[in-house]
Amino acid sequence: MPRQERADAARNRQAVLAAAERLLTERGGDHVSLDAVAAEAGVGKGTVFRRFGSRAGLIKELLEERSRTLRENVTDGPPPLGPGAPPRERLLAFLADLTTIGEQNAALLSAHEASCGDHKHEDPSYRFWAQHIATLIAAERPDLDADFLSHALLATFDADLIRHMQHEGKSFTTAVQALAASLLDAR
Amino acid sequence: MPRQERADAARNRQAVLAAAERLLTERGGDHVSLDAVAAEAGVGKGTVFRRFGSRAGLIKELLEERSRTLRENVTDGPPPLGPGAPPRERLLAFLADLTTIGEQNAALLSAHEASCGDHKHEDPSYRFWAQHIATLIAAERPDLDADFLSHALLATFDADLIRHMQHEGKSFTTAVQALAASLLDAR
Amino acid sequence: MPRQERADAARNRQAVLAAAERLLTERGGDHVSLDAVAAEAGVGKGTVFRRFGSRAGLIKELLEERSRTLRENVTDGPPPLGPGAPPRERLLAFLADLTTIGEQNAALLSAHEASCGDHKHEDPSYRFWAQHIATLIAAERPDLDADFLSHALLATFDADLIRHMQHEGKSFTTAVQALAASLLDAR
Amino acid sequence: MPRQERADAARNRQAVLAAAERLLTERGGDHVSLDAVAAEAGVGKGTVFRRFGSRAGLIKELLEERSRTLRENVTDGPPPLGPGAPPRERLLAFLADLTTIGEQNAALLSAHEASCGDHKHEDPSYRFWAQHIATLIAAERPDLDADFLSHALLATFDADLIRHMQHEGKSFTTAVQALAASLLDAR
DNA sequence: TGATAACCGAGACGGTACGTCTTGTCTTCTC
DNA sequence: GAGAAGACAAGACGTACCGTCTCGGTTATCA
Repeated sequence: MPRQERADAARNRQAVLAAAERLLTERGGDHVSLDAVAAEAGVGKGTVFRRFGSRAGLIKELLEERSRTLRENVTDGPPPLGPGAPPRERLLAFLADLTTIGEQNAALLSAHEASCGDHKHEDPSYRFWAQHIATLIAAERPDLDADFLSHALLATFDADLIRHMQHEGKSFTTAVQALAASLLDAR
Repeated sequence: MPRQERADAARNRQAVLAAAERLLTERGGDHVSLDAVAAEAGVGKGTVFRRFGSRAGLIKELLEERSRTLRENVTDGPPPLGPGAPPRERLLAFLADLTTIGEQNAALLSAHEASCGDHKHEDPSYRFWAQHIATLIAAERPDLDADFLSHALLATFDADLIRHMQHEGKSFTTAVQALAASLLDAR
Repeated sequence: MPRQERADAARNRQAVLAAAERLLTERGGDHVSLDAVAAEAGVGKGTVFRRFGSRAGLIKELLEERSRTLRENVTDGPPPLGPGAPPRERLLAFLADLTTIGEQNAALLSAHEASCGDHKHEDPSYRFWAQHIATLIAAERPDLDADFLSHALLATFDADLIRHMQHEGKSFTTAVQALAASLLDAR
Repeated sequence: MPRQERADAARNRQAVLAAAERLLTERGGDHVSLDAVAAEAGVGKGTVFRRFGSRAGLIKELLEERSRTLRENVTDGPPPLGPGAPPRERLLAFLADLTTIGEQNAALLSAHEASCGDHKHEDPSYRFWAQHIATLIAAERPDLDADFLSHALLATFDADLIRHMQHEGKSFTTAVQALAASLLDAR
């Protein structure tokens, strides 16, 4: 039986995540060293690396924390997010939530892009979202390339683009919904 | 009178660009230091920075070299790329060419993403493409959010996604064309 | 009354000593962290530190374990090691035994040097050996600087030197004996 | 032709060496990080590592700087250090100078021992001294184990021992000379 | 052709961050 | 409640890279 996480370990884990988010938000996706995160969290640098392995691991975990609820709702929750609703409604509801998360965490997204380099597709979290979207698209429109479109939709979750929309006073959520609706409704 | 580029300077410029491309292609978008580029080109590191200013500048120039012809054709060339053709045809023709460039230069794209960080929108080259796409979409479908859609379309030019498509044996060009067509034809 | 060592504590103590020796021998005096020792012994790291205080303490204890018999023989044993024999014979007999221990524990010696840093002289074990040698030299040759010579003799107990001799197929024991004899017999 | 050392490089080299010695002397052989050396010298950490490779490299170079003059005198200088004098005189003169260097640089010696670990014998500088001593001993006393004795003599160059002698108000130089003389004169 | 000014190669430099490692302490969990 | 397990703080180490800068030596233009 894998011994459960110790109390202090859990506390530190939270402290590091909170510190990382604080700094990333304040100083922008880049310009935040892990030394600084460790110092801000009041833990040693070794602790950060032991727990998260690398910069990428830390940021990935931050994003997963943000989206864990959505992920659970998508798997087990009630419609329209969870199973049961028609694919079209599920997809739009899902995108509404995911874009909201994106809008609220642009800095994290930006850091994630920078740290992942060229390995987005190997990230289990990314794979889950893409798979979910593709499945829903395929269910609604078997004639489309659901796989490509799922990646294309996720590609719009770009920190730059989100900030651009916010700067223009437009809703990223609305825009993505309209895009998805267009695709599903295309002749 | 701004003295024109010296012969050896031009030679070096080409050598650096060629070396950079060679290494980026061989070793993947990342994992290529400018030291290595300079060495491969047989020039001093200072020369690289004097000419291109920074890693981002070098890669940007590589991409612009690749797309210069397309850019000229879009501005001054004959239809359907250039002015004169209906917006729908111009857009599809343009995307066909741009995706082809993307497919042939995935490594460069990937390096570009990594080096630009969060400043994509300030890149004149990017702005030109986005502006061009937005104008054409707006001309064809004034009811859509042409600005957002132009960025969404360009967001699909992702090295990861392109490689994923190639790996699956699917045509990135075709997929993007279908996506664009869907948008323009949406009810 | 100091409660006597518990059975499991004694078992752990032995396990740690055995593990430390195994690793030191395998991987060389350095390159062995106390984490590794603890893991090899199948105990927690805290246990190592509680028992031995520090890296230096652990290694010191290992060496003392190796030389305990010699120490007892020197103090209470029969001649020529113990009291009773002429100083010259006692010294040569003592060096014969000590060099043999050194030859068989070069890895430990090397670790000891590294961990003691600049505090060799404060180590009670070292002081005992040095004192013993100095006393014997002084008894035999009051005209010499017994104090210095005792340290000089012990300085030859260097892991590097021992390995060098073994590599050359020469006997460290013999060499040290010859050196000591030269000193005692010098005109 | 190997391009010669640049002016600023030479300046920095000196600055680093001077800073290292200052700190080592002040704070003792250990307790000096390379970060601190770099800061004290007013150069970047990268500079220290580029030039000296490692902690050991830096300290080795410091010692070599101290003994370069002696080394040159031994090779090319006038008797009694250089060639020409009888081996006995050469050895004693050499040891007189080397012990003096040792006495004046105990802190460096101590740092050297700590950083070299178990690789003393691979250090070209050490090999040179040992070879020189062994050659002289062999010339004077072919019946002795010159190789072992050279290492034994060098083993007395121990920071601890030197400090012990100084503390006792005894001359390390004199003691080593007496030891060497004993060996050469032994019956 | 010779001078001279721009240019170049080579690479050292400051600086920053990363990820690894180690020691000795300290907290938690377990028996 | 004692003792084991192992997470923790602290921070040095060595590596990698970037972008700047310096230094002579070359090149190419001008006199």
